Amino acid sequence: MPGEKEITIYDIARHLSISAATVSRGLQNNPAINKNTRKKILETARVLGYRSNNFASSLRSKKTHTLGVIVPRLNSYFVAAVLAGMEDVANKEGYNLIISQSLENAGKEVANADTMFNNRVDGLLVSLAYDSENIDHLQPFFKKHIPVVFFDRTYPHNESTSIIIDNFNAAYDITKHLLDQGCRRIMHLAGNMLRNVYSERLRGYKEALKDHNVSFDEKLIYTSTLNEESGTAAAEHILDMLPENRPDAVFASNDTSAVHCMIRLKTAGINIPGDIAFAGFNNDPISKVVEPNLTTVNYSGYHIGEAAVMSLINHLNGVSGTKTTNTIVLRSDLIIRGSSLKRNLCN
Amino acid sequence: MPGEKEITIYDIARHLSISAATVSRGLQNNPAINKNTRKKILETARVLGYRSNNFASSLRSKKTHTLGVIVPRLNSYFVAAVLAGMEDVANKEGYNLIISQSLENAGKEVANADTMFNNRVDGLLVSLAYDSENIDHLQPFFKKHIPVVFFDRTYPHNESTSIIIDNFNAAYDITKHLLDQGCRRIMHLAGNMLRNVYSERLRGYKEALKDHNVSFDEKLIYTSTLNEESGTAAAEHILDMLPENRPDAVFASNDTSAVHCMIRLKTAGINIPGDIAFAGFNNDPISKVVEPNLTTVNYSGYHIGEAAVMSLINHLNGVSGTKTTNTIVLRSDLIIRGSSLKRNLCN
DNA sequence: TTAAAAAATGTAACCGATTGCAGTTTAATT
DNA sequence: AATTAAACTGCAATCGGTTACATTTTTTAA
Repeated sequence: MPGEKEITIYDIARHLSISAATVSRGLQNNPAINKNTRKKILETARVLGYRSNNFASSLRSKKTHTLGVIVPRLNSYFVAAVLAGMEDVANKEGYNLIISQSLENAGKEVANADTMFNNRVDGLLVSLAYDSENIDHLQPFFKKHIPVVFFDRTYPHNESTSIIIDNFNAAYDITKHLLDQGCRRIMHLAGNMLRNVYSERLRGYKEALKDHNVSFDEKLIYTSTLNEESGTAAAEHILDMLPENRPDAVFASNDTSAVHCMIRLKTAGINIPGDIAFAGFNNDPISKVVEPNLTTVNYSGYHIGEAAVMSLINHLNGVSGTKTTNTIVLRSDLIIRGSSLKRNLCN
Repeated sequence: MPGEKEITIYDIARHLSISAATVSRGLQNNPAINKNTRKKILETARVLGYRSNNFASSLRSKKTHTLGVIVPRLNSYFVAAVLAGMEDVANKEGYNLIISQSLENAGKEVANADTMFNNRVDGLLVSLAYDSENIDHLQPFFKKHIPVVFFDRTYPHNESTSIIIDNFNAAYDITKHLLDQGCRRIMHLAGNMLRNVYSERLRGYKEALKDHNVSFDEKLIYTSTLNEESGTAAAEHILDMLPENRPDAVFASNDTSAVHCMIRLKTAGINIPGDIAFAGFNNDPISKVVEPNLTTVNYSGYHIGEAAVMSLINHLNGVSGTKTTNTIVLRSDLIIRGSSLKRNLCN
């Protein structure tokens, strides 16, 4: 009934008439072991079907070779790409990933962090929930010097590395693009200012306006959670405005809200980009489905994931320099599509 | 420099002048322990900040309280919902999840299964990759009697439970709906017949045709991987047909291919649903973005995830009846939207 | 009051790998 | 050939819970 017994290093040791200590060292590529002995150990391990017992190993070495990942949600192309990048690097380096989603909820994020802590992950990778006010829930990690890497949605912290894109410049560029199209009343669909990604995008937007001598109008900022409903609500808000007060462009902090705002406005007979030009952020698949296609900012989740895990593992291995690296900024590109082209409609 | 020392059951034992065995039993709610003693143990554990060491526990008890999950990909609303459901139940029952994506690649799925096996998960939850030909890679689990639950993309196996929806009937209904709209040449965008979900959908499609005396035409089956490119390619295929041979409806096995097929056809000036009606499967967010909105089949990933983990844990706990339960079928609904309404365009 | 049964707690051997330190071989040096 | 250094290998304690079995305490029954 029970499967065959598990093979341990003791079995290998017995087979070769050597000590378990030597087997253990041989398996970890310890340089103290004779090349020939190691070869025999590996061969015997293979033949016997040995597989290492992580628990025994973790118990003794106090290293779990497991990294925790907390993401706002999984159902996003960006996040899935990040995780793919993380998994590739982690696998290559012999680490495992425990993934959990906060569902954009600060409370759940706290619970997730607890779980990760109790599972004694060697390091933590976090992209903060929409409304997390602080990182008190990460204190246990900091106290025990368990490294934490933030990606995309970061939080200022001296001892942690952040992997981000230049949200300020990306927003600046996309706003500039709208200005170049002749737009002067650009509404911005903003997110929670607690999140760097949203505050930076707002900052880039403002700066671009300033540099083009367009005065900033508080009334053109619409703050929300940036989900489908918020996008629709933003559209209703626009429709409630007097026609002469309406924006001639909308720059949304993500594609979801942009797309659903567009859809509602189109239903109301508003022409896009004729009446109102649109731009989003993220290059989600829906941006290529909505009509007209949405101008947006593209950036590689895969590379962010790779960079995050690489940085974390380097830190764990004590690679010099990683303790001082505080921020890694990756590239992003403006993708111009029909939703923002007022000038060259032929494009 | 190092964080405070970890509290162990021995510390608790010392504090209360009792044995570690009693503490261990008290923490696991062992009925042999006096209620009062247990209360003291729990209180002391709380005060001292004790956290159980999973490794010591797993090493000795040979249970990891970890479930492995292999999904085709994470960037799907359906999968994310499944995982949310799984996480909720797992957390509630004191289990952890290790999640990995096969990226629809059989080879990666094998590697993922290996990792799960080496991590000694207590049970495995699998939704097969697009092109996995068999489940040889799960043999190690079967041999060791580690329970495996398939969800959505299943594989016939005596000792495993499957959580699915009734793909046959859902496809039957959606095809019937198209027939009711007056369509007679319904093209089907099919997936790999190795996957139950796709073969069942094809079967439902065929059965509906038969019941309505519409002869089946092999030429109206277009098999692909059902991704964006495949959808576009399917559209090209249709455009290459003589106008009189073209279908008057398309039923795609997923929304992604349906949407991108629609988009390409629209570009070519084909009217939807006027010239060609459309239906998809999954109720992905894009189905509500494309114009006209896509008729599709909705089903709850969350409930599938819940049911899958519940079934697995019941099995692990040896709850009677679970060993004989082989299949759990959950509800799905047809969602009718503009893409298929030839008759009542006013709706 | 005492024997027997039930309840509660303790003892100690595990689980399987890791590692500081000591011991043994082998190679290099004089 | 003797001495010393370098290269290997082994011993045994350790990580922190778990659990079969033994022992003690309490309760119940006679």
